[in-house]
Amino acid sequence: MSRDADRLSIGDVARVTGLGVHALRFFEREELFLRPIPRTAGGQRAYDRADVEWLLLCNRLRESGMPIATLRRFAHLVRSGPGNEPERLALLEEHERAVRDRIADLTASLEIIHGKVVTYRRHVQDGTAAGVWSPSP
Amino acid sequence: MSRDADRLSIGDVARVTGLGVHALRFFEREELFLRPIPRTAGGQRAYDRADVEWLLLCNRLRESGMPIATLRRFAHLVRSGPGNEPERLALLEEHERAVRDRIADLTASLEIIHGKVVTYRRHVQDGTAAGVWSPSP
DNA sequence: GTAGAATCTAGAGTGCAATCTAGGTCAAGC
DNA sequence: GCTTGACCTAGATTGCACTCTAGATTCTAC
Repeated sequence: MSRDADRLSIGDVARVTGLGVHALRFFEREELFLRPIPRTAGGQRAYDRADVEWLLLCNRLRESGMPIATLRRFAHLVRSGPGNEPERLALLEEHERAVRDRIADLTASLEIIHGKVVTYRRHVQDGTAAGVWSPSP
Repeated sequence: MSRDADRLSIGDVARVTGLGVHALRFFEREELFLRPIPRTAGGQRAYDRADVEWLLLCNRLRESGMPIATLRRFAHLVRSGPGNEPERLALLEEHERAVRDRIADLTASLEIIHGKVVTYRRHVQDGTAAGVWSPSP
């Protein structure tokens, strides 16, 4: 498509968001958009820049572990217009907390794993092998 | 069980690893242990401390995103005894890289999310509402 | 105007990682 | 001895998030 700079086909949107046409249709069924996506005369989806911006935010939220159900709740809040900002804020704060917790967990695991790597590295370089993996906490 | 300090029932192991008896049987089917878990006369699993230590490491690897298939490869390497330390090292180094990448991604997303939170917080406090969610990248 | 690519819908299938079910057996305390 | 709870196997089911299929329609480029 891309005849009109602000009328993007599903393929265009897939390309710029990295989401895949199947995923985009799925997102629509799941009510994750901020509006009903309008259609061309022939029935094909016509997205605009704002849809893409929203999808990019969705990508961030999804990649950082927000479940579809929560994203849908957020989309519904935004869709229903001004007045529920405290709820949106609470939802985002909750997610921010979850992401921070996840990073902390990963960092803790990373230390353990890095410790194992260091040990193996030393033993591989030494040609020493026995007991390397012995599971010491 | 816990009659013998080093002969733990599946329930005991579930309690100390947080893994659930179903998951422990599943792990065994998936060959994630370092040995065939021995059985009592009556056919019940008898774990020992080393199994638990291994499971705790498995938990760290799983929680940090290692797929079951990779964990199985690692378990197989460890099972097959000394001699393949370079392979184990490579596997762990690869995983360490993956975890660092994941942390970096999460940190990047966190910044976006935190930005949204700050914006919403300001607007909620101001009583300002319009345009808050406007998806600006 | 026509070929070939892209899109449409509804619904089925996939992959991962458990988690649960049914129909039993085993073990610990009274 | 008997009850009660823990445990056994094999296999079915779940939940999440896509991902693909089939068969029809639309759009773009020549």
